[in-house]
Amino acid sequence: MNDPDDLRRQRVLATIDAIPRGRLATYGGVALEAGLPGRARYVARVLRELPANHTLPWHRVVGAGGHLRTSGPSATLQARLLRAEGIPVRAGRLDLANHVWPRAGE
DNA sequence: CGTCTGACGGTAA
DNA sequence: ATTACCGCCAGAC
Repeated sequence: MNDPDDLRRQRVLATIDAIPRGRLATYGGVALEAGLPGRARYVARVLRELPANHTLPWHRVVGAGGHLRTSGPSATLQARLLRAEGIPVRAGRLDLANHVWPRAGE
């Protein structure tokens, strides 16, 4: 298990795992941090296929512009988890500008 | 190998 | 604000 695919995936997972509590990251941002510029969709795919027993802060990953891209029960859960971290959620929208990660200097 | 899909992102109307 | 479309690319078939 050391294919380029697995490594690429590991980097995405590691990046998401590094998102600080109370902060947000976009799919595209995670992809960029993982060294995969322009692969936002790949990040989404990785999250979608996570096993049920993962411990990653998946809820901190949102769409560009601060939109929740999840739907159904996941969206409800995500909103709840985010609010629990002090990030207000209104109508599936978030104040991305004030919580986005990473940012200059960090 | 050809097509379709999508937890994206951006632009146009 | 909402809808439609396009570019992108890894999987599923």
